Amino acid sequence: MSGLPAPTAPVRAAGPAPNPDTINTLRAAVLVLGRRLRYQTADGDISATEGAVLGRLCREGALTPGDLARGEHVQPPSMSRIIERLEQRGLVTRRPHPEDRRQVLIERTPEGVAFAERSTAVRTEWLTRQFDRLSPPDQQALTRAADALRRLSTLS
Amino acid sequence: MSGLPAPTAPVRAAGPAPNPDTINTLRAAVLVLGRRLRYQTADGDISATEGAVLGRLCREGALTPGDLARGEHVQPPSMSRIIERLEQRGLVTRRPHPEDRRQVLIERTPEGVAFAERSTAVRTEWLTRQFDRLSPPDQQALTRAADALRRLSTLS
DNA sequence: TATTGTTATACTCTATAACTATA
DNA sequence: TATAGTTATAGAGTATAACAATA
Repeated sequence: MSGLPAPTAPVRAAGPAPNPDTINTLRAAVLVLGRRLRYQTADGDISATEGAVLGRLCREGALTPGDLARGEHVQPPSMSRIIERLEQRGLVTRRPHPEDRRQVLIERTPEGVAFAERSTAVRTEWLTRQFDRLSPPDQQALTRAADALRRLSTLS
Repeated sequence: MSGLPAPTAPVRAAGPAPNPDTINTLRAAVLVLGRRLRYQTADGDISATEGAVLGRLCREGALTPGDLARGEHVQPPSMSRIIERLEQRGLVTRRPHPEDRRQVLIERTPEGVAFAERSTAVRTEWLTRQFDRLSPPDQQALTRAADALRRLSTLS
């Protein structure tokens, strides 16, 4: 009657099982908030993922397309297009990898640094306003969980 | 040199300003995790947003397209298409609104309930596995922040 | 043969604008 | 005139498959 496979039994390590309600609340909230963050863009701004890549290059220095794809959890062809668009706007440049001629190093330009600062400020503003409207306990809970959420998002 | 407007000064209520690093960590994590959740689908499954709509109909009963669009923070035409696809698969039905003939009530079918249960289980499984790999303090921080994140995602 | 990256292609999600029907 | 919903259209984001270059 439908093509969806039955769920398999999850392989679990020791420890109490996380509450499924917690997991589903997290999932639903991340989906909605992610969509809102992705579509909340100012005129002339780059996309959310482009911004994330540019920000990473500003923080971490030159990286290869493969590094960036793994860091942002997108497929290599997607990263190729992101880099292409950033390059067309003069926000990043490429240079050959010194040791492996298959690879390329992507680097932010000075314009890229300036752009990233303004873009991040604009994007942060909206979320900050939302955050401000939460109760103090909610704000505190989120402040304490931010790094955990980042680690959750980047697990292989 | 670029089309991005300068950020305006945020209008803030009382209280300490949230740490911009916290906000940006949250933003980056939600974007990456949202993308991964959206693209992590099993064969024959519905999309993440379709699943969220179906789940809401299962929890809350019959709702209008407008209610659903506001609840999931998508535009009305987007919700129209989501409903259309769910209807084509026999997971929801429509019936006239008893008091206002402009409106429509969308309702889950029995097949929709069964499908939602399996789909949610499959989607929850992946996130549960990831969650399990976090340290206990990280798990605790996220458990305590889940409802706050939901409220953050649904603020008008 | 394996790895890195790109090109070609296609699909999904979502948005905005314009329209219809009802209030 | 305002509201609820749909249709038409378009664009952005991402994926998979196939290819080229290098290790």
